[in-house]
Amino acid sequence: MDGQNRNIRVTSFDVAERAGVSQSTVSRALSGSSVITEATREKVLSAAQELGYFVDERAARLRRGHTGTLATVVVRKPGSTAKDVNPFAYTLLGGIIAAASERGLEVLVSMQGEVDKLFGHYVERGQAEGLIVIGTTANAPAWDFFRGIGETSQPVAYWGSPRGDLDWVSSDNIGGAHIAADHLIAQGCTKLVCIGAENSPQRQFDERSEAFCTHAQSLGHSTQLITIKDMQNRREQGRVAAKQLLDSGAEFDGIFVVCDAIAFGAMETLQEAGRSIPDDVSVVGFDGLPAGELSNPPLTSLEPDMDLAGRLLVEAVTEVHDSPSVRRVPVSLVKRVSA
Amino acid sequence: MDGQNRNIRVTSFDVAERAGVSQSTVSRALSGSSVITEATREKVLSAAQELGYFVDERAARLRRGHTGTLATVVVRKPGSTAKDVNPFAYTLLGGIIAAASERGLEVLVSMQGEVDKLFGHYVERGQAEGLIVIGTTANAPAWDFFRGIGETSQPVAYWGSPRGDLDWVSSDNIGGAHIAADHLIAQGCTKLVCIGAENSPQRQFDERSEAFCTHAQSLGHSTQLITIKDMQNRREQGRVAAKQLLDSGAEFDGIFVVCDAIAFGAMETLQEAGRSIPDDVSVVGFDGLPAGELSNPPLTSLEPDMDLAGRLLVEAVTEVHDSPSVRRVPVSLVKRVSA
DNA sequence: CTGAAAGCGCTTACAG
DNA sequence: CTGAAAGCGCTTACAG
Repeated sequence: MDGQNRNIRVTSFDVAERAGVSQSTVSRALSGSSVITEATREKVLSAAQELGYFVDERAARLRRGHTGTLATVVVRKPGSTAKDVNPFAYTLLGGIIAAASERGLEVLVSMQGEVDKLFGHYVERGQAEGLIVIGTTANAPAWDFFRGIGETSQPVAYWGSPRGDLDWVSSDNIGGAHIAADHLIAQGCTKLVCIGAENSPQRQFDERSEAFCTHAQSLGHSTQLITIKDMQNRREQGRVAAKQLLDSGAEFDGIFVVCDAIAFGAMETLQEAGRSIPDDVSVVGFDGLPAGELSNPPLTSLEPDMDLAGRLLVEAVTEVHDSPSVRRVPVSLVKRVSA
Repeated sequence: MDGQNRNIRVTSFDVAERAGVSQSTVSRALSGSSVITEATREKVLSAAQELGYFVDERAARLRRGHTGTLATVVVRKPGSTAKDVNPFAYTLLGGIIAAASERGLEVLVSMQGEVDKLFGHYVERGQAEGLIVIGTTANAPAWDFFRGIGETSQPVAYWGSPRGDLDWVSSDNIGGAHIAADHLIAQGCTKLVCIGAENSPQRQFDERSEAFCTHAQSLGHSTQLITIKDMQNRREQGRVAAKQLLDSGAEFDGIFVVCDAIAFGAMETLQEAGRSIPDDVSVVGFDGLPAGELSNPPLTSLEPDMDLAGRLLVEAVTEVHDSPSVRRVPVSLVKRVSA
């Protein structure tokens, strides 16, 4: 049967011939034009089905002048592989894809890390209506490149750029930090610690840290900030920070760690030093990684609504704005065992 | 500057005019045709750059007759959200994207679950050269749909279909199961158990189970199979299976669990019952999930090479074959604490 | 409501 | 080596 033959593309002309109408009519019938008679639409529909016809989107989009797709690039570290990319980024990607699909948009995904191979001109090439950039903050050159893209080619939306200057959408860091402080205090903790950052290239971490300390202090509690060291591995950052805290000799009974991956490392070191969690010290993380269910003990964390995050990102890139509007994704406490 | 204006698309004619050549020459120069003089190529290149010109891929691909892209659909359960999808699927997706990019292909990703909204005719619509289907086996209707797509529209490659009849590429289940048995035996285990499946809709699990038992027995060791019950949550399946094993009163000192997520649940129940891992019983999983680093204790597992998996999938869909050739992705032991 | 024609922005024979 | 022209498969004014 012709329609089944993969080598011969069936066109709208073939359908027109079979249905006994003009090619324009085929196009209108298939695109759902309201001007077409129901009878002729049915003729066309069944002819199309019999021939196994589908409209060629390259042609349709060229003619229409839009693409019906969104590009999203996941920035990764140079030389990294699929399993190195952060689960958070994957989940966010999933949220973006779901949200795009809700709006009838497709999504073109790339993972970029090598600095000499960065590409972002999807809009100019007629491949997408806009670009969403997410991924690791640990590749500054890549983010610089995409900052440049955003300046000449709109629309672009970002999540989690290193300096935070690009984030059109991000977690509600302040709200989350407040919840963390409130929760720790409600558990009876009085000597609070934040494992986080200050004046760091990681604006998100800065925000969480500052909001936590300010809020806890305003509630009359002492607070100490341990800043994470600059190193590749988040787990290791957590171990080092916990060791520093332990070595300082300071007393503490409640810790807010600005991200789950760091919290995992911190908990290890704390427990190795004989501190029991949550008996001696309560720990709250941030990001709500599913892996937190598995940690020892399971990690209480602040979880952003990832589906909403995807939706806001898609919206940011899909609706026209004069200036970037920062949107905050609400975060909720996932109570597990650590606090 | 005109080239910066986002509302007016700059075309190859504009570049031609600026460079003082014909539009055909622009096209040739930009597509790297070897027939073009170096001098005129440079003229064209700089004109293009000055105008901020990029070729419109819709037009180029329409004319060329190919798309330069691959579609991949991640099947998910109906009603599930971004964070519900298996980390394994995300990592595999990452491997596919990386491999496609290596070959100069882009990838269009969708996540599909709702049975009334399945779509797979990317090739017919001129959107892709081929389709890769991955994701959860827990959505049989979706897999049936994509099986149908594969029958009328080539090329399609699959990973992890429920019945296993569709898998062009999958883990080396047999090799992995052998490694698991050998490792457990090397740890001194003699009373072996497999938490797995037999004649199940999950062919991958069947393969692993059978290969494990056969191999262990051939080495002179007793072996017992606990089959997992049909339920939504893998962790829970593990808990139930471990409980059944415990209740059976049988002695055991080494367990191979056919997937990590099930192993996590099994370990919980085992430990709650007072069995120490790995002292009383060693446990080996399958999949090599990064979350296994966090479990209590960290899970020893068989990890497939996910980048190679992506590469094989891309290759399967990219090269022409007469019949589906099953490819096995090598698996290696990640030794952690549980065994 | 339907058809004939133009045109979206490219690539690629075909001449020269 | 370069240019003029055709054509990829659609959508959409423009007539009727």
